[in-house]
Amino acid sequence: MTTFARNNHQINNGQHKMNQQYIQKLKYRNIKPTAIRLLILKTMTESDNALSMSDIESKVDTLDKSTISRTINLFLNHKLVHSIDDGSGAIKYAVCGDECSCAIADEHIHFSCTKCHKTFCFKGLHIPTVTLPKGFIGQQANFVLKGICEDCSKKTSSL
Amino acid sequence: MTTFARNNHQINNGQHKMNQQYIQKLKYRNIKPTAIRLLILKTMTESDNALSMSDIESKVDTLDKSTISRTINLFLNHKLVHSIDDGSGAIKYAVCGDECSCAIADEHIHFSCTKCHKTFCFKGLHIPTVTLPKGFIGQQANFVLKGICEDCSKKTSSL
DNA sequence: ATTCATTTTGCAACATTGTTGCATCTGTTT
DNA sequence: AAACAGATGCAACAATGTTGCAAAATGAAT
Repeated sequence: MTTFARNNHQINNGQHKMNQQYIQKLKYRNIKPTAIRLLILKTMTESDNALSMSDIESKVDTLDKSTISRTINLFLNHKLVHSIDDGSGAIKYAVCGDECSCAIADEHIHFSCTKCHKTFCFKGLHIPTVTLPKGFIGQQANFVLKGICEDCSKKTSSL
Repeated sequence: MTTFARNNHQINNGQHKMNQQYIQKLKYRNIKPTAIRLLILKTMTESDNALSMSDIESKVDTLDKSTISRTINLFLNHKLVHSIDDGSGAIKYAVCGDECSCAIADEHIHFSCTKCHKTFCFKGLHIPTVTLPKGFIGQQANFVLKGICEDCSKKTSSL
């Protein structure tokens, strides 16, 4: 028995248990779990780095970019994913932890590699607390370090 | 006696002494001081917040956007200005201090107001030092706090 | 000043990213 | 099945920024 969505975005029984976690994650954020949303969430979860909309478009090339755009925005509004502006011109997105409510206290530092152009979440590294000038009220933070990532520094040093 | 550039980007003698500082600043960064470059540098210097290319286009509406684009990129390459990605979709630019070489140690925190959408340099607030995971090499940083700026928090609290 | 080579600027066309209107499809409820 | 709300795809659009090319400006040499 197989479930089909338009354009054959299928989810078969063999993967059913694996998808269960994604269904739960969507439900937890009050998002109706459609086949396409599961596919996008799965794609993002399985990537070791943050993905732009066009990254997702490449990885799941049956999907229209407008669908991806609307899905990502839905995920953002429901705080299922967070966005990272790494200066590449394309905003990247990564899945939030279950506890995340996207306040500064929840946020972490991101790292953008200038060689491979991948952007990573450093979930262990929280945004440092900053004392703002009087009158300014901080609500969110985008802290992106740029440099050479682990993989690329290995490749460079072995030359 | 008056100097003319195309489209009447004029610099008259009355402003000569004021422009002298901008000419110096351009020369210091090895940029040939043309009338248009002075105009753009002056516009950016006189603004209390960072400007996007289209902000500059509005403020100096005789200039073509391609000229602004090339000028900003020239300024960036010569480290006369730095860029700030505040997530608005348009990158913003602000003039560097004379000592700045745009390394992490020189960089400061930026603040982007979610009400008026202005982005400010907090030149006194340096980027906090972060211990990166092994293998990662930090070279540059973009740390933007978002929230309510001084002016907007006054307006809000008086309601 | 005139000429010449180089650089700068403007225009138009383009690339990229992302969004929106609208029609169609899907799934659910009656 | 009929009707409805919501999800998706297509195409057209908007915004940002870049590039090729020609015209204009600049600076140097005559």
